[in-house]
Amino acid sequence: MSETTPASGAAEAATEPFRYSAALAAEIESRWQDIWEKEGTFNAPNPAGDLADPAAGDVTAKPHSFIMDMFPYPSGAGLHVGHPLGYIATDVFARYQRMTGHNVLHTLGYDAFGLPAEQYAVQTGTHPRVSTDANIANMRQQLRRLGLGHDPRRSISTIDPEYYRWTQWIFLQIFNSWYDAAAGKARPIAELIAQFESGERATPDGRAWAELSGAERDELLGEYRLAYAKEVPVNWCPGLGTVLANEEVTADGRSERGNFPVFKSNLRQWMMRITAYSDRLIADLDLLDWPEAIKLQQRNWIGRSEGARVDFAVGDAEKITVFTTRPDTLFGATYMVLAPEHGLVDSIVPAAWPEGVPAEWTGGAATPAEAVAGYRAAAAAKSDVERQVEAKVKTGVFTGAYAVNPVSGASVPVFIADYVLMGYGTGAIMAVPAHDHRDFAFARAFALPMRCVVEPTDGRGEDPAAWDDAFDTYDSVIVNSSRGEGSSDGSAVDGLTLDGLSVVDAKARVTAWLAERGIGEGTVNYRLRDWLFSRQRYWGEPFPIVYDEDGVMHALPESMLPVEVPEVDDYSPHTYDPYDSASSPKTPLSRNEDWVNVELDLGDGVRKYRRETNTMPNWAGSCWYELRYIDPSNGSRVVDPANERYWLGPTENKPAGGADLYVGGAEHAVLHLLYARFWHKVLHDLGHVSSVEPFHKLFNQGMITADVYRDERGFPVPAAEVEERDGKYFWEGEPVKREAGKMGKSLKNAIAPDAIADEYGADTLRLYEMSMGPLDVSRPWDTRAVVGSYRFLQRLWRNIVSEATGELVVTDEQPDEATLRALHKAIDGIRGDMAGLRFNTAVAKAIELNNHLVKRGSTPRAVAEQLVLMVAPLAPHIAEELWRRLGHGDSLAHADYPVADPAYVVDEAVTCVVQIKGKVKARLEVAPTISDAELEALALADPAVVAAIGDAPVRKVIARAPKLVNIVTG
RNA sequence: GCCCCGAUAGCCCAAUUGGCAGUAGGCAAUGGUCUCAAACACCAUACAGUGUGGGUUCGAAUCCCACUCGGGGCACCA
Repeated sequence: MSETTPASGAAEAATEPFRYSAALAAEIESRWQDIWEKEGTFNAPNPAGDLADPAAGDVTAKPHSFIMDMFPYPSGAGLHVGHPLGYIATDVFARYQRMTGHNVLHTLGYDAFGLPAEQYAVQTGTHPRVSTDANIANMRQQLRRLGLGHDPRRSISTIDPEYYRWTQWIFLQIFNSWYDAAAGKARPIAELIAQFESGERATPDGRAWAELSGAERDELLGEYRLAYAKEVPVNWCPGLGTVLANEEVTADGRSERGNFPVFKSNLRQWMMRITAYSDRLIADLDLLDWPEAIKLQQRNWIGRSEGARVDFAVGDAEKITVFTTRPDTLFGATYMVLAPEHGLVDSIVPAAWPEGVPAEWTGGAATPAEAVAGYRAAAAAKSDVERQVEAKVKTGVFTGAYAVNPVSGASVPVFIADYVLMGYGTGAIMAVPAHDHRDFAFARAFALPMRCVVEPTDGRGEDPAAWDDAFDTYDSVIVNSSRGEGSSDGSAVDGLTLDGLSVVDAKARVTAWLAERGIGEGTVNYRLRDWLFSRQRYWGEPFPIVYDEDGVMHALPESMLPVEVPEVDDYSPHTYDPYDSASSPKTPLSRNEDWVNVELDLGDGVRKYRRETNTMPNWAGSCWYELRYIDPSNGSRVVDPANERYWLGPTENKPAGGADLYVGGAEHAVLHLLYARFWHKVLHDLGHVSSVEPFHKLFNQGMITADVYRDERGFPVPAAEVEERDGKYFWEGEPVKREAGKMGKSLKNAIAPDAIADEYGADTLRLYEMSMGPLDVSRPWDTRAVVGSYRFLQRLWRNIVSEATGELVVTDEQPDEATLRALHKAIDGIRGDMAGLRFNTAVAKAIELNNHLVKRGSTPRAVAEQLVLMVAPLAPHIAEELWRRLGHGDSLAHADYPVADPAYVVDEAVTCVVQIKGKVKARLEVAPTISDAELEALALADPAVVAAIGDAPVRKVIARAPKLVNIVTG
């Protein structure tokens, strides 16, 4: 039987034994991957250290190009075709850069600590180290098949103790620093201690430094250190069993990973003083070549707002300080609100309600103290989720106290309400209901007075009682805002007039007035909070911190690094019922008593210590990996300064320094990218790196989406098994609905790169992914369309190699003029596209040239060689193979990229269109160098044009040489 | 609610700074060549007037305004 029905593949092989088939592609690809690996083709020499290459000469004379992909987690699920999109793009660019004379550093490491790795390990019941190592090996294998030109010597992993010793070392640098606001930079903490010791800087209570106990010094220095442990309100997530950073909590109060509820809880945790860098993190964005959308997100996240602090007196002794961005509306402040947990509440609450208090202000309580306690209890019991849901309804309660508006002198009631947050500004506001939507809603709910102080420009009138909502435009003038003997320049004693001033001018006037009297000042506030840096996990970097028997904190010396992740019996996290807000975190590392309790000599003899049992968040390892790529095996320094300067140092084109290209998804806009910039700046301040920023050019690649098919219940069904009939879709006979979605396991529509490589080869996959569309937009995967890229490679192969004999079929003839023009136009265009990361159009131009050769019927060797070199970054395996068959002994990885001859880039003649009133009436073949005047004369003389104009007078002629003439007739 | 980004053939996408919308490219479609037949491959053909409505201009996919739809970010931040 088998003799009569040969497999189709065998039949094909018999007729076309040297056709570029999947089998041939597989053979070529694995052979070249082995050669690249063996010869170290993509190893990038360093200027100094053990990766310097004396044979490479002076590398600093060569332009550098440091190209990075965002650090991947080694997922246990394996890759789908969406994952390598960015890796292929950076590889294409890196190969192009290599062929244009750059020393290219491109590698890929693994971010292997953290929740995903740990959860996978817990699920599969294997130790995280074992499963993570296996996942890394699997991912390396999958990526190797794609032919990525990485320097394997630099492929670091965050879980390697030789890597995380430097993560811990950087932590110690940050811990041992403080931010000197006067100098505008971080300085070693020792210099601050010296100031306290000498008395140059006073301690808070005036005692001498020597008189403070160890714990007191700890506490004082904790107010300055850039990394500090403190009891603060944090995001506690019982479902994950850990605390989370603000950036890891979604707007509706759930964990970004796992979608568990998050509760506010007061816990002692490690924090990073990223807020000290708020201004620099905003200002230096201007130096970066990043997408505007990402810069905007960072600016919004940091949330700088300029305004003023204003004191309101309460009774004789107390005062409430508020932050406002609208001091110009101070005359309109008719009540105040404190956050429920504000520290001043207890001291201003009177014993009894003042006379005439409306019933709805008291919450039904007999005394102010009772009302406050009741409201606080109710607010504390609410989860963030509930607060969000109820946000539209304003709640609060009167404290019984009145404050004095410092400009109008009015007595204003003081409330507590949960719409004022303790964590922002001063935790207290002046409420201007006429000009703030939130205050307006609250005032309506509690029947509070309103005063219009900004003239409405929409005709609503100046009586807020008639309004539906606040009027909050900046673009108007101030009214009803005068006190005392207000003169127009505001100089009269105690007099103040804002009337008639613009908002901007009024802000300046009132701020100056307040400052003169010492009851206010201009100030800046930020939305950004300090970064919560500790987690209650097993699979993370331990802190290099111990506590002595008095509870005093000690940083371990460098010589004791790394502090290795200890073995424990149970590495799973302590998780709780997701809604158990009363639970509290427990650290897995505390289970190993032998590890926790140690005897160390930290300079004053061997003593007993307890280790810190929190671990660092998974962001820690990715905050500085660009530095280690540069000098991966340096045992004595985090990175050799000579190497850092060469690869990252500031240059004319990148004023802040940083990697030349960083490609990754937009989802890291405020997490990783903000943290990494912060660490880099600290290291810069302390003199460890010359660059100010880690990543100069950022590029966000789009997502590869895929069709998702859902059954009637809305559950995804396996996309591969769906059938299409008459534009409708069926799975197992049942109708299903199609929609666009992310590619992934959970939506049952993942396609593995290996499957595509099996069917067509890796070069086809690379080419297809690059030609799907612009790199920065998301687009749907279409398996049926992959064959188009495959056909192109087959045609390219056939233009150079005989499918029947495997012999070269290129000719030694001189290329004709038309072919030369096609070639040089392609070179010119593709070079521009490569440099601009427009790989989709680069592919199109290569196909166009190849199609020209197909039509021509034969391929001159000179054209074949240039075409192969041009295609090499996109489809490197087939290009290397053709290059070798064309008679070249060396890899083309470092060959020179073709350069266009300008003489052939322009056409000999171009078609000029002649329009009459915008309608095309004639075409002229003209030289590209023709002048406007010549062209105009030529056009007006053209018989078709003359006929079209007829008797109509020519009013105007617009000539745009060499492509267009437009004649306007009257 | 506020702020960003986008919309071009059946589909994915081009269009050098306002200048012929596709001899940019690909998929799918239709017809043909090859084949006993099919697959592969090859050759050829057709297909939109740029989301909607205004405006600026000699001329708009491109610039401006409004709206619709889709994607993303923020969300009681004073």
